[in-house]
Amino acid sequence: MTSGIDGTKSSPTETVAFEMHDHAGCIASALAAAEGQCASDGLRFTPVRRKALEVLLQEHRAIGAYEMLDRLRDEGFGSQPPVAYRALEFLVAHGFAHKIERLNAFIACSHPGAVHSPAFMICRMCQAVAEAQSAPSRGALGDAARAAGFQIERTVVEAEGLCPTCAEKGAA
Amino acid sequence: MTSGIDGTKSSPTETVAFEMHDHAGCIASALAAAEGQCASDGLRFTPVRRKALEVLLQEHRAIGAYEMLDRLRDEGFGSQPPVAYRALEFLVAHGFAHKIERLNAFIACSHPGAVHSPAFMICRMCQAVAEAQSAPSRGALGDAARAAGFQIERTVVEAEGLCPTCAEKGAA
DNA sequence: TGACTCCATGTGATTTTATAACGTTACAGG
DNA sequence: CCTGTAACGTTATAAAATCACATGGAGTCA
Repeated sequence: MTSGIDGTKSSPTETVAFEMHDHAGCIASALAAAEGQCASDGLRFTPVRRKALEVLLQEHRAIGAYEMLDRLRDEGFGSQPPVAYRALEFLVAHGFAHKIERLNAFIACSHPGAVHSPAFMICRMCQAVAEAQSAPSRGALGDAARAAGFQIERTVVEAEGLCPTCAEKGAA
Repeated sequence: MTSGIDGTKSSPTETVAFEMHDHAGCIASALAAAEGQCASDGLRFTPVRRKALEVLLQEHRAIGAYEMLDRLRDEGFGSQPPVAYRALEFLVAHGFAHKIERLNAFIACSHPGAVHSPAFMICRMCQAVAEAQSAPSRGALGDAARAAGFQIERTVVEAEGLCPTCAEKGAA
């Protein structure tokens, strides 16, 4: 992962995409935001959970549960699968992370705090994942749901393809 | 599965949803259509593949690979996982079935033949799955992709919620 | 017909992903 | 302080998916 290391760029509010940004800053602020939200909501932002979120924030790609487990073990936490799954479950349940169903993997939320139904763009070459917004209730799916009388509670929207960088490299 | 057994209802072209329809008819015609398409495309619609599609068509819900394997074994086919996975892979590759990522399961295509990017409505109570159309290139996701320079090749769109029937039963 | 090739099938073994079950510890509230 | 609950850790197991390799049938073509 060769992302920008110096913290020179200022916050790109609409970033979302496959571009560089203030990485150290986004990690720190995301952790702080999570801590704050947990405090207000009476949730326990325990060391494992914090570390798990930190690991996710360090990369802009999806992390499998077992990769997460490795990282957590390295940090001195438990070494069995439930350790990772429980931390990830907490993060997902409270909107700090999302599960990418297509990859059976997890990624930090890019819009923490805000209620949103996320959509993802997954690069099949470099594995980068970018989060965007989806509007499930609008559009074809929403129409179909209304027509059928289906009550949408949650949506999974994932696009697979080529990120700008990989598209340039190989046309294939 | 207590679906309508008599073939009295005529073909509801726009069905898609959580409603009864001519089940025997839709199975027969879907099998015939698949057979035809395979013939034109030089594909081999072998017994396992045919049976797998038949199993999927018999239910309007997603079938896991191992459940499929059980069915195939009962019919005298091989009994190891690759048997099911290969048949399903073939069906998905050629548009006769889709994979529901959220469920790690498979369902027969409701719009065979037509090129389409499917969207699904999954009932969390009764497990029924209905297929609708999505318009990935239009809408918020398409905008985000264009803005980011991301080339969409394939989309996963799955809505989870309550089908009309289950919504009536329990408000929860 | 025989040899060759391609693809599909079948099997055993293994990897990857996820959950069940249970005891122990930390902690907030009365 | 006691108590109930939530979080943690571990063992074990389930569920989902793939690897690797041998067999066998449907074509082709000499």
